[in-house]
Amino acid sequence: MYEDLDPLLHSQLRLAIVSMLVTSEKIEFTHIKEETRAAAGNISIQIKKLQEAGYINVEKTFKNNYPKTLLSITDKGVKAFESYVNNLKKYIHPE
Amino acid sequence: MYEDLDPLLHSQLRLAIVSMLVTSEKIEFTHIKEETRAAAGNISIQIKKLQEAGYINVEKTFKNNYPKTLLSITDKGVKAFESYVNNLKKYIHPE
DNA sequence: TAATTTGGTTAATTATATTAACTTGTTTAT
DNA sequence: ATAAACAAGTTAATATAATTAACCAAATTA
Repeated sequence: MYEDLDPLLHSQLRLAIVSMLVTSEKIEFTHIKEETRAAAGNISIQIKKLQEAGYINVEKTFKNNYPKTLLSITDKGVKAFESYVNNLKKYIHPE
Repeated sequence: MYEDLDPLLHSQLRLAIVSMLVTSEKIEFTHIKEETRAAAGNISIQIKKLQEAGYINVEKTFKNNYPKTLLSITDKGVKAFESYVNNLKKYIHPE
């Protein structure tokens, strides 16, 4: 059966962001920009959506006088990611 | 590196359709409707898109006097699916 | 023969994603 | 000191995609 895929995670950019976050404590906005090569505005919006859903935490600080945005994943985010991946497997039947 | 995911396949319904097709010769419209529980109109549109992209073949026949639409995947479709899955793996097990 | 069902399609609406323009503050060059 | 360029974003506008609602033609059932 094809389970529904969480629409919040079934988006290339948001999935990349969450994917990066599940394996590291904290990640900078800038780093995400480099890794994904996405436009800053796009990232900004997708971060807001993930935050509103309670999937990630957003922490605003400064580094060398420049603003710096740090992201981390929440428990809810980890769970959502795991269940997304589980459901997805039925679509890509990799066994 | 997060490779781009083919937007044609990165759609829950289209992915389900292609996923079903890669493992069977031919599938009926109706069967897809049952398996995905999606609305017929939605399926109709997504089929058209996959066909226009050359990912699937659409064959219209009759069964018990009723119209019947049969779908099958093309070589191009298989390749696109395989490369989609390959790229996707980097997103879902990021070690 | 009037409703209902099958198997869809098309048009209209809604939701999403992407880009373009803007903002605030910093650093560098003049 | 100030203008120009850069960093790190945000917001508003636009383009794209997905979903639903309405429709169609033919077949079946009441």
